[in-house]
Amino acid sequence: MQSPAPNGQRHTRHSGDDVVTAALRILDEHGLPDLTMRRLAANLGVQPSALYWHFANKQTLLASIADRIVSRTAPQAGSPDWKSSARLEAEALRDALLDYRDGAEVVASTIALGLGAHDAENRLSAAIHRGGFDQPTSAVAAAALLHFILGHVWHEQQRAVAHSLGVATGVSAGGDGRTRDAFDFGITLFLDGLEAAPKAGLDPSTSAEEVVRKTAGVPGMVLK
Amino acid sequence: MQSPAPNGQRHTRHSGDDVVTAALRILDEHGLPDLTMRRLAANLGVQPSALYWHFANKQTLLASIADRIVSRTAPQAGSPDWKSSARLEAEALRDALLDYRDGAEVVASTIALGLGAHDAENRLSAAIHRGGFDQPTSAVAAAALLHFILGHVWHEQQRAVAHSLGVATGVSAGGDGRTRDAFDFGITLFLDGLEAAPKAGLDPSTSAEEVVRKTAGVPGMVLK
DNA sequence: ACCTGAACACCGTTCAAGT
DNA sequence: ACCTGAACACCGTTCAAGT
Repeated sequence: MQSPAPNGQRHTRHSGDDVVTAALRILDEHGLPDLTMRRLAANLGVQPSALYWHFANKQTLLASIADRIVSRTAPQAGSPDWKSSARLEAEALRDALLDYRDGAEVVASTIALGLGAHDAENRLSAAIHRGGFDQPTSAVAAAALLHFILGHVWHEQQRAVAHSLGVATGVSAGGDGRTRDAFDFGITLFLDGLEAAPKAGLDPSTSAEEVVRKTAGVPGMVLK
Repeated sequence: MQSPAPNGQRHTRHSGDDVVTAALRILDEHGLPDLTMRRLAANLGVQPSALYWHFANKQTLLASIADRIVSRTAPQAGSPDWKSSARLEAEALRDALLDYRDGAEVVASTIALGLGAHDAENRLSAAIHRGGFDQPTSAVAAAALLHFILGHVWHEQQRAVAHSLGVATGVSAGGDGRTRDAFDFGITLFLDGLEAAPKAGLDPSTSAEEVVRKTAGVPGMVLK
């Protein structure tokens, strides 16, 4: 017996995509801490346990959310040089992250866990690769760039909520419109550094074993 | 009446530092998901509510934990050039993060929320400043560098737990000793880019309002 | 200064069973 | 194929009261 949906939501049966869409709405309107399985289920007019038919667990659902956030990146037309092309890619990613509340945190977590949002890294890597860098170099540089982007936007979005709560942040008055300058400056640092790097720093034919041998015995990998 | 501590723990009264020490132990032995207020209290032989005398909430406690992780950085002696000095600082920070399980995630979250672990950013900034860059440039570059470091090590540590769980990561066999190469490469990209940058890219005398005016009307700051 | 006891308002997840 | 009902084993936090 289908009870008359308690939350104004249509009460047909749902697909996994429906669940992600509803989750993105909660995320954007109320933020990540309010995105609970129980609340999401209520919004869909369904029992919490029903969500586990669509997703194995919350982490998997978050990965799908991250995929959707990242996939909404604008594919701008071909650019003059690879550097401005890579910069545009980075800015498009930033915009996509800023499009949803707590977007950067969701994507950063997902990427750290290696569960999704690989599109972002792939697009950055491809843009760099078009600059003539070999594939491993492009991949490593893209990962580094991505880490910076995620950290920067996460910080940026968190400052936004702190500000909306009237919390004193110790930042000088003026609203800090400086964040975009800082973003572009960080991107520039990376790309200029990449340009200066030897184009064949890492060889794609290098086997994993060789790399391990070359790196053996270095300090730091403690994890005690 | 002091009941005989149920967990083999001494049952004197505790300081805030004691709480942080106990928390760091749980973090390192069982990971961030197992670091709950209730479990921490039990380890200290105390009721959960007792923790709220020492810390306003869990977030504040995590900030103190992050401070301790980051403060444990080795202050190496003066280095030849600023670049290798900054690199050493970055590597010391990486080592500090790797020293505790989930260390990077704890510090990354704390920094994103702007709640602590400022030592890390300050040390990086100082190292860069010693290279002759003005203060705002050094600060922005340090923030960018820090984001990369946190993202990289977070990823690195997460891969470690995935591996320990026998999860297939899609990464080619060989254990991926490549991570340290990737780390150093990312640092190099940044520092080379910085070296190539105009040393007075941002002027300390620029008022916040000027920066806002210069940046007004740019797309991206949506936060709809 | 530091902690107890008890409660409040939640969580994610599992699983047999229903349609 | 998609969902219910009911339960399990937890959470963070508050607050009056104790010593």
